Amino acid sequence: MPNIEYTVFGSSIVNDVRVTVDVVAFAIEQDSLEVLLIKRKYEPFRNQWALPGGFLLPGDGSLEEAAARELSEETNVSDIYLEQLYSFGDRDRDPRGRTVTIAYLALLRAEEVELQAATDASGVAWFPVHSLPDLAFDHGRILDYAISRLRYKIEYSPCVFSLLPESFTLRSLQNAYEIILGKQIDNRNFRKKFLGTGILIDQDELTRGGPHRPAKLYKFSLNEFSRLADRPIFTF
Amino acid sequence: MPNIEYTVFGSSIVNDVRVTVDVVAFAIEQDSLEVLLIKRKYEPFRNQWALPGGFLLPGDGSLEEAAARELSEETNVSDIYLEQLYSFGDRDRDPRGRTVTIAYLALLRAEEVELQAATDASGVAWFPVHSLPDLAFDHGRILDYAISRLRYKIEYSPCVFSLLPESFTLRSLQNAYEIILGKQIDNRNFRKKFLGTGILIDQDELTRGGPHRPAKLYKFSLNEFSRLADRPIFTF
DNA sequence: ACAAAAGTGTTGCTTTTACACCCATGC
DNA sequence: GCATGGGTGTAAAAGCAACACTTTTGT
Repeated sequence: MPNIEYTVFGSSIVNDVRVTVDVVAFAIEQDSLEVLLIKRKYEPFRNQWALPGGFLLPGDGSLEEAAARELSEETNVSDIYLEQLYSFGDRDRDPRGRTVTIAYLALLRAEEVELQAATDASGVAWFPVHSLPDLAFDHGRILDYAISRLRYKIEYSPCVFSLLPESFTLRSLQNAYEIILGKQIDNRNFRKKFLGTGILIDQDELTRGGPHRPAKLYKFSLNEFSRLADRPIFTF
Repeated sequence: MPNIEYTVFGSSIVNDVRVTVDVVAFAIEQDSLEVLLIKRKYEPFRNQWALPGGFLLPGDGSLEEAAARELSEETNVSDIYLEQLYSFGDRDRDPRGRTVTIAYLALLRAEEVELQAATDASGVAWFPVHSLPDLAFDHGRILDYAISRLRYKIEYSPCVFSLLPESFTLRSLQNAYEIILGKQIDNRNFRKKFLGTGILIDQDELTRGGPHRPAKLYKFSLNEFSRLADRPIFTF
């Protein structure tokens, strides 16, 4: 571990701080909210599951770029929803020495993601957030924070559409809300409210296949969303 | 500027990242929202105004502790409202080399603060947010972010009470909202709503002095606040 | 015909908004 | 007595919550 002295403003300061980014990547699969974890190949916490992440590199133009890079090392996705969450820098959070991490929230469409373990990982997998292994470092805390942020954002931002395919049924949209908020929602009120906003565009297309009535498919309109007021509009 | 190579996970990584904390400290004075700035004594941006801040030090147990320390170097205050805002780490934000800063929001009671320039500053002062000098680094952007966060938080958290004296009148509370949100609020609705929540405790005491009817003094009850629902309750 | 999920309206209640005048004090 | 800011109520509108049955399809 490096421990370098250099001079700033005339006083000697020990620079033993490193900066990482970690990514909490969520997707909805079947009936649960899932998070992407990697199995660590190296110490510390070798063989434990952890959030994907790594050091900020000179090539990263921004923190967000670093987070996108880390995520793309474990998946085939790019151009995804990515939002800075919070920074964690407690003195003892990394046994190797002082490490500040900037945590990001990523939202993926499950069906578009292919996993591929990066060089520092012996595995990558989705885990349902309600049945998780012990995580390395303070990643458990970071994940808890991410979940509460997601619950919060879903009520006043259109982030949920980043978890769904481009075309979706009203029921799958409602499922996403129910999974994330962890509660049942009245379907009549849900539909009324969403259809009332005008941000769903009817695709004039139906699902087929089930032994039941087909469902209409909708698309999200960012355009219509942006003309809504900025107060919570998706509270149920 | 140091530029150190060391080995992590078998690959050589250039560690030229430094970590700072910057603090956007607000207070309400007369009829404006004011922010605390320091005048830089050293390059870069010598003699320009900037947010108070500085390097994360080994003695700082946490990022928040570092922010509190930086703020206490310019003021006499401690034990204040302090909340992490956002981290900024674009490659070129500091001409000396890569520097990630974790920005904090602080809320102070104007009348309790005494200013004292720290060693790295040739001046400290309050500036109304609507009449600011050019700021060093990307501090203008950080400040904008802080203002929008404050506007946002004031609607569903009791943070406004950190800007007011312990005892305050309903009018001074309303002023705080009007200053921060930048709009007039109907005073009957404002009072009804706030008194209805039960989080204001009547002190059975009146202001005196003005050539007008005296006003009742109230105190904030954290206890009552915590039993309210978690939806926005201070929207006007 | 039946199982399974899609789709649909109404009512009471709560919350929000809009709006104008009287009250207590110092000078 | 007048100037100054403190303090009060009501009605219309909008939004929210609770509630159960019909429709369409595949088998």
